[in-house]
Amino acid sequence: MAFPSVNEQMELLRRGAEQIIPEDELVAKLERSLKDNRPLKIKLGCDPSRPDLHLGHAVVLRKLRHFQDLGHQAILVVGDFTAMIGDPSGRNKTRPALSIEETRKNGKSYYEQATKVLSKKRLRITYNSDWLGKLDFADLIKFSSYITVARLLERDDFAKRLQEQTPISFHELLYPLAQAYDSVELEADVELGGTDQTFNLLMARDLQRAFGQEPQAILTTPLLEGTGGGAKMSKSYDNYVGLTDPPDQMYGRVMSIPDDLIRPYFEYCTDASADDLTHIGRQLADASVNPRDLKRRLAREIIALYHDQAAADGAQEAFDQLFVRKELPDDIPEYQFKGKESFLVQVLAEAKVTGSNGEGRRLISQGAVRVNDEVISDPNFTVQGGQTYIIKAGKRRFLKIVPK
RNA sequence: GGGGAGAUGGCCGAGCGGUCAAAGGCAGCAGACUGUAAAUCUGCCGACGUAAUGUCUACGGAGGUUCGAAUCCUUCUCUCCCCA
Repeated sequence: MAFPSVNEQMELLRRGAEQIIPEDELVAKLERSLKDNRPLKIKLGCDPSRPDLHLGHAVVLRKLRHFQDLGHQAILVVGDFTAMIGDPSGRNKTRPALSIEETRKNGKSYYEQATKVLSKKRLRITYNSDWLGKLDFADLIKFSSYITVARLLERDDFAKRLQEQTPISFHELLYPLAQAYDSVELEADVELGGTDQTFNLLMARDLQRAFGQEPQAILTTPLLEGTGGGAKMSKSYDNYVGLTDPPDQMYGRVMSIPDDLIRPYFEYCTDASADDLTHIGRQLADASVNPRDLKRRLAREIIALYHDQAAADGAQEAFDQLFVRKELPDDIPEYQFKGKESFLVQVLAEAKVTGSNGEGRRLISQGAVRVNDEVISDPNFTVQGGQTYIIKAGKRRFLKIVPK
């Protein structure tokens, strides 16, 4: 396949990239690849201990996809070796070490999700246990002699943890080395990663040089803020939009982002062109368009990317029904009530609508609970057997109580 | 090897013998408002309980002192700092 010109390539690659280090080396690599008609090897590491991908992961995956589209070879490195050892960082909770079967299983699931973004063409999957598992202690000592401790401690988060006197265990220092060795093994031309990976990516350059290889260029992508704003998107903060989330959920999650995030989300999560982005930026700045409408468009575009256009339209309709017109959703979970009579708060807790009776009581006292469209204020409201009730608790929790 | 400091609710972080289910912040939930599940304001935010000056569970683990302990003592586990 013929590669586009280097300028065209760079234009696409710069979009949504935080940093390219060093840019001239990447250009040189692209030029050489064009001249020799040889695709570059683009490496992206992934952590199989958390197999649920979200929009945050998609930012860098999309960048990898760009390289694929330009004709380069994508290499996904599943970090199963480190996952098998288990990373006990974070003090009290020891992350369980994964078995080889689990890592393979997660790797597979990762692949399935990632190919929602990536093309299956020009995609290679590797598992780093294939080579890291074969190294022995002597090898490790040898590799580590190429890296100085001062160099390792330069890393932001190590420096910070040192400063804050939080623990750093020794093996954490080894991880960058392991990741760097992946690049040596693969002879990567370019490695992608989030900005939090910058240090590891740079480390690989050092190690490649030590092994007599041309160092990889690195391209980092920003960390996408989660739906609440502020913190990065992460499953543990529950502020993420999963790539496999159902359309309705995606729509709602995207609609809940703060206005400030509309523009970045367009930039990092959709195919909006540079012109589109400027236009959107202007609309947001001069208030000529209700930001809500931009957000609606954003949500639809994202859903269309991971599902399809029909799903996007459907999700919007369901959202409007629920939150704009405040009507009941089409499918309300049912709970079969078999007793004679019971406190509503208990039924809600049993049906897992609330986490405890106390929570239900709190909701009622806050006027958040409707029974058959009537706000109730009595925390002792009882449901009778043999009757059907439609319960609305807060804005988005519904329950239909039916007799058994 | 020696000396010192520390471990608190989902997270950060105060408390240092009773009035502590534990300040404050973040996150979460709800109501109002709205342009949406934005922003803002207000309220809630361990469980049980109609409620209570009620019961239970909880301030790293295990014991102990005390009428009473997150707070004092012993010991264990883990972490950090200084010296060697």
